[in-house]
Amino acid sequence: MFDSRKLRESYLKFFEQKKHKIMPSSSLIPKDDPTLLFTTAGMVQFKPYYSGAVPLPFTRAVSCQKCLRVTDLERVGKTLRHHTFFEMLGNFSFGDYFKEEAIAWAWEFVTEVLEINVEKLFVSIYHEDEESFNIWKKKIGLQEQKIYKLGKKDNFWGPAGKTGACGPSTEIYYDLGEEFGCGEQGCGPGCDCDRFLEFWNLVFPQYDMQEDGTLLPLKNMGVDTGMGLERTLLILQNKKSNYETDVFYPIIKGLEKIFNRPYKNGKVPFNVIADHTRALVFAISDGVYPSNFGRGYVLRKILRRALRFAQKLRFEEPFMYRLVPSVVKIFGDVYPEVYEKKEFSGVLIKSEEERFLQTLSKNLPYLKEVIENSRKKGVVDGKDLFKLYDTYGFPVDFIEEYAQDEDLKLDMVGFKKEMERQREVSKKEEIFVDKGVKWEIFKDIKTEFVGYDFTEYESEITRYRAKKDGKFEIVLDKTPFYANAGGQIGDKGILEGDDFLFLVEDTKWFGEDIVHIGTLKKGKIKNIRVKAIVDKEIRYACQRAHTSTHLVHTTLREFLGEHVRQEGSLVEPDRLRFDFTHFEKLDDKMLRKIENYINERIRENRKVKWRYTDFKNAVEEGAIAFFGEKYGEIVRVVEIEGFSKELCGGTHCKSTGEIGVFKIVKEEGVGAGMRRIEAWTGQRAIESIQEQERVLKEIGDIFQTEIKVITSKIKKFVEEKEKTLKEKERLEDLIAQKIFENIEPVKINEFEIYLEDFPYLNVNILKKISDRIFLKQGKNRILLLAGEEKGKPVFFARVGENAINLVKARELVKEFGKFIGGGGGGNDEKAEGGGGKREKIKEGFDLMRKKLEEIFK
RNA sequence: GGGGCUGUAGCUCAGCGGGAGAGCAUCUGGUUUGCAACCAGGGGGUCGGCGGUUCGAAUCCGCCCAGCUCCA
Repeated sequence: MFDSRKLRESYLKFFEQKKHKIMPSSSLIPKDDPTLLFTTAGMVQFKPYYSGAVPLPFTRAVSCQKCLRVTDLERVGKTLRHHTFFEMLGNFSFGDYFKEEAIAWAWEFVTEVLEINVEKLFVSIYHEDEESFNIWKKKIGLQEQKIYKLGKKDNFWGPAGKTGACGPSTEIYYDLGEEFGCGEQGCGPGCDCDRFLEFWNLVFPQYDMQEDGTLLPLKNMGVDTGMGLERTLLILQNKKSNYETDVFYPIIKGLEKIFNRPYKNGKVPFNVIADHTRALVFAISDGVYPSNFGRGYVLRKILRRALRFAQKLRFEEPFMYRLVPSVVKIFGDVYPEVYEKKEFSGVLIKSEEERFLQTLSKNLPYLKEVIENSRKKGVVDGKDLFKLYDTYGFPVDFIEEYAQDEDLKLDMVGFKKEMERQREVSKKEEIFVDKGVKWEIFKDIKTEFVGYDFTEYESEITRYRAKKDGKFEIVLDKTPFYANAGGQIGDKGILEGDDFLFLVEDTKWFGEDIVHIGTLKKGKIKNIRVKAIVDKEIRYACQRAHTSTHLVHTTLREFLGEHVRQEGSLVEPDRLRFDFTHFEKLDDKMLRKIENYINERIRENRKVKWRYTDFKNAVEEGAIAFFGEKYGEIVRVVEIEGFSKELCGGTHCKSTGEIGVFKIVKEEGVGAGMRRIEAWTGQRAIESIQEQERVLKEIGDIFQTEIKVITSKIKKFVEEKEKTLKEKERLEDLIAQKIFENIEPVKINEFEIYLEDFPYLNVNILKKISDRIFLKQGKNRILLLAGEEKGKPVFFARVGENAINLVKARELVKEFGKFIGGGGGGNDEKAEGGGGKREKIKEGFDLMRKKLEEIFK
């Protein structure tokens, strides 16, 4: 019987015999294509071979490609054939063989190698593709009624991404039998139901789609096929769904144990979780980590969807990480990265699971509140719904199920409106681009960058334009100025000529040209020769920082592990920021270790060399290349002798000794699974050390002690301060007690009125006094005490419960405050205030006394 | 990069213009010694940071930092 290993092997071998080069699966992260989030098909790694963008290393290839798609996420698990992660077997022709061979070989492999029953096979073609029709009918000898002509949607393939190769296709189906069908009339290949399983798609790229949608003839017409590994296994292993084949079942088995529940009593959650676990493990193995944006965000969505299905089974603790070993068992030998990253995958998935469950349980009260408030209307308002989703992270279908239990409906129209609004707001904030006016072109030639060897160069101005802000952009035929790229900021400097001076403030790439942006100081911009002079101090400072990032990268990988990858960097004069993948905080000890290690490499004064080579060679030598970075055929390798090799276009020191000093100043998290180190080099590093020394010395001066013993001195100082505060508290209590014992009220009928000024007491003591006065027999008492705080009068009033109907504390304070020129407020029982003039207090008290006598008479 | 929510004792949080609180944990004393033991008492806080408004800010406003979340 065919298991997954045997199927992969026979496929690759079959086409190897037909002169195909076996290519290993490329990463799930497309290397050269920013328009693609993930590798979604087998042809992704071969895209440039069709357009003719690069010379062809071979004209036939075969591969088993891992793929990730999220376009049909909501269907995954509910059908027997949709997946996020799947494997695609494919054979490819780049300007070599075409439809005839492709169809014949496919048929040969299906019927003779796999020995699938011809009776059950059907095919479809693009309705205008007569060529394929004739091949199927005449060459293969297939009955005409088994060849279905379908439209653009089914049998014409657009490019992966927005541009590139596309063309008609022909597909091979397997009839699983009536029990899988929808039973409707007209059910056949191409129907949405499960009966006719499309398992092999032969695409014939003939056209090259341009950005505006027009179709040009493709330079290398060819063949791009994709045989779904999971679907083919279903047929070969005679199973009811993909999930029961050997690339899924061990995971399902593992889940049965974890949930303590058989698969057959409700398969959907099992399917969803098994599928999503595979996707997570593979994506993590290729360097994608759950986060708030881009690929990481997709991963987060996938994981949460899986957890939601687990919650339907009332399972509410992290468990997916326990399935990692099953995935490794299925794929570990075929995909070594899955085996190598197995611990890391487990740790990452677990922490992401914990994070989500925590968010859910923490925000559940908000959800309950909204549900409660919606009960009257019977509908959860779109705005509320959006808030739950947007702010508290509840997936909409999670809310839906919750609402269903309460017989509530969701206002999806309102929700979508809110969503649209958020999208618009986000888009509006996109960077404003100064398009400037038209270019004045003297000579239409590309810029040559000579800055790796020179910092000064005789050049010619080839074009320029004025910007709206009065600045200019100038392009030279050759320039030593480094343009902002790879995190390193653009050079500054001057362009100098006869009666001409231009101050270069920034240098940027504009397409394939390097533009010098800055201010014209002298002369007019014409087609003249100028001397381009880079500000060497700034350049060298940048180089110190840039060479340091290479030291950091390799050092982190040595100390923390191979999972560390650079995710971005910023290189400024003597300052660098380095983002990398790692799942926990680096403690101070580790940071010091890294710092020391790098400074050792600096003192060794290792040579920094660079050279050009082709991409393949560089990678084989072990040079570090970044994911998702666009590399041409020819790449530049920067090597720190005996220490690191990295693909890099930046400018560097000649040897590490130039860096001088390397000092880490900050380490922080920038998202799940990502951290950032900020470090300073050269003079700036020294200044940071001097600055710290200066601060320490200043502290030493304040505490009048040596720096060596400063911590114990400060500790003692803090202790003493606390002791003093407690002593103060105790004394205030005592003062309050003494005053309480001596204070005498004015009696009016049964009421007792306390009016007293203590110009040396703060409001806290006034309150303590009042507490004692009101502790017993306070019902008939009214109090207004004044004190002083921060040079301003303060006062506090309190009214006993028997008097509260006649006079309110708040009114007392307001009136008194107003009289002395301050303010105040509070409630009926207690109130306080402050400000105004001390000398008016006595008069104020007299007024209040009169008022109270009036009231209580 | 933009929007929303959150930041208070070691932990979980309440308070949301006028004296910094509760439960758990911890310490002391007592009572107990069988499944989260009990009783009494104590310690523990620049209420994330910096500004502003106010007589008065944990509380209102602005900026910054951190965590969560959605969008790009």
